This record gives sequence, C-alpha cells and structure tokens, in this order.
Amino acid sequence: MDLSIGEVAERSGLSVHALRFYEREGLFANPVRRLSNGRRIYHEEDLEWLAICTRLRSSGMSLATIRQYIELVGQGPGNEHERLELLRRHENHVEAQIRELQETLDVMRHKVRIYEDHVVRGEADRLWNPSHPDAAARATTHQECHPSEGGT
Amino acid sequence: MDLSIGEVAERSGLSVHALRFYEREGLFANPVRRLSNGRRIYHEEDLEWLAICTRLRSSGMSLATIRQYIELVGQGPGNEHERLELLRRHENHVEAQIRELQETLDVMRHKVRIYEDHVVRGEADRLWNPSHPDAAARATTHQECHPSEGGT
DNA sequence: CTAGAAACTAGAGTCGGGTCTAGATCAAGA
DNA sequence: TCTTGATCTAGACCCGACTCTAGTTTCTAG
Repeated sequence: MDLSIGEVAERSGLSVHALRFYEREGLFANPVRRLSNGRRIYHEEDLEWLAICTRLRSSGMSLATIRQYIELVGQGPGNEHERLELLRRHENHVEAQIRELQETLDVMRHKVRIYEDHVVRGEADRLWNPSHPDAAARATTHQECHPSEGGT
Repeated sequence: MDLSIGEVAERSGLSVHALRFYEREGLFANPVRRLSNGRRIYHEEDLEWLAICTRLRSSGMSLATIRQYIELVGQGPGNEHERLELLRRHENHVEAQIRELQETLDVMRHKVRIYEDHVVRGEADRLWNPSHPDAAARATTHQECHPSEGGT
C-alpha cells in the first residue's frame, strides 16, 4: 500500500527530483511521511493530489498559488470563501486562455489555408512574411483575410 | 511614418528592452534599420509582425521556433513545405492545449459546484483536501463526482 | 546653454520551475 | 561479500524570457 518515491515518480509522471522539490515547496497537502530509515512513503491519495496538481499547473496555475490553496485547506474550516474564490479565479483564467487560444487557432487556420493555396500555385513566398508588406494585400484581395489584423 | 522604439513599445505592449532583446534574438523578419545617429526605426509592418509574434508566443510557441520560422522565410522560396509544417505543428499544439484546458475546466466547474454546495451546508472542509481521503467518497456519494479521477 | 527625456551598448540579474551533482546510506541479490 | 541500485541531503546549476544597470550619447524645450 505504501509507495516509494520512485513508484510515485513513475506513476505521476513527475521526476523524483520534482517530487522532492514539490515537497520542499510545500505542495503536498498531507506532509510526506518517512520510513524509519528516512525514506519517503506515499499513498494513493498523494497520487490523486498530484494528478490534480499537474492539471492545475498545466492549466497555468503557479506553484505559489497551489501552495496558497493548500495553506488554506491546511488552516481548516473557516476560509471556504477564500478557497472558492481562488478556484473561481483560476476557472476564469482558464476560460480566458481558451478564448484566446481559440482566436489564435482561427487566425492560424485561416493563414495556413491561404498559405496552402499559394503553395499550390507556387507563389507562397510572400505570405506571413513581413519583409513583403504586400502579403496582407494579396491575401486580402484573394480571400478577405485580415481587415484588421491586430486582434490581440 | 517612421516609429521610434518607444512608440513601438507603447503600441505593441512590449518593453523597449524586450524589443531590443527580440532584435538580438533574430525575431524581426526585416532587420531593424537605423537612423544615421544609430537609433532604430520601425514601421507599421513591424507592428503587424509583432502582433503575430505576440499571438504565437502567448499560444506557447517558443522564441526559438519563431526564429526558425523567420529563418525559413528569410531563405526565400523553396522551403514552403517546412514552413507549412511548422505552422501546422503549432496548430495541432494549440488544439491540444484547448482540449486539455477544456477538460480541466470541466473538472474545475464540477468541483467548484460541489464545493459551493458543501459550503452552503457548512461541511466543506473535506473537499479537495487530500488529507481527508473521504473527500472523494463524500463527493461521490452526494453527486457522482469522480468515478476515476485520474483523467489526465 | 543647459536640463531632462530618450536612446544606445554590453552585460549582469531575476524569476519560475525544475534538474543535476556529490557524497553518504541502505537493501537485496549473485 | 560485493556490487548494484534506490534513496537521502544540501546546494549548485540550467533554461527561457525577459528586465535592469551603468555609462554614454543625442534630441528637444526653455
């Protein structure tokens, strides 16, 4: 039932180094226990938490914020509001990321499609090439492209 | 018509430092020209390119990859295939990011909703708190939650 | 003419998020 | 017994992407 750091590394996808690092940084909710010989022992719940952690990280939550969350939980009842707020902030953040990526994707698809056309016709060199300012014009006249590119 | 580095900074949202840094790193397609006194001059096209650059960056393309793209363009016709491949790879990458974020979002919404319920009922302490392994059980028995959490 | 803003260069520093090293300890198998 | 391999600690190192500093020059307004 007990897991060694190596097993956890393998199953979580994090390196043993990263696991020790996470521990130092206070990213484990239940402080990692040790065997009498000093070796760390983990349990399934740690793996579950690491999975969540990894999700939070890969969706852009910083380790500092994850630590904050854990600290709130560690303080026990009474701060549920703060926890919820933290989670909701991240939720919004993720939503915003999705929107932006979706926009970028639309732009890219458009560009790539046009690029392909031009490649087929052997005249692609000018596209998305800022040294040739007529690139935009070409694209635009051929297929509406970007009436106002600066959509960031 | 000519823009100073300060103007470009203001309009692009990048710092003057960053602009000089980008230039050193070869991220400008049309090499930045100088006035006789050594000062950089930029044009509208540079702003357009910077807008694209910023989009690529914020969607996770590294500066190194952006440089690669520019290098391909700079080599002139003949490598359209490579350019297209690079763009498509990024397209895929962005798509993958969106999918993952969407998944994360679903998970988070679910958790937050449940958390809210529990807060309302004053029994929230155990949720998403790996020190209380019964959290999952509670959530699960209350509202289906995670039959198999490790959905990464 | 002078002050202050803005630009220049080279290079150092920062920050987040790890990764790696060295040297020691410990467990298990040939 | 000896070796191999996993673990331990403290702390150095790395990488990407900037950011800032110092010292200098140049432009602009008063």
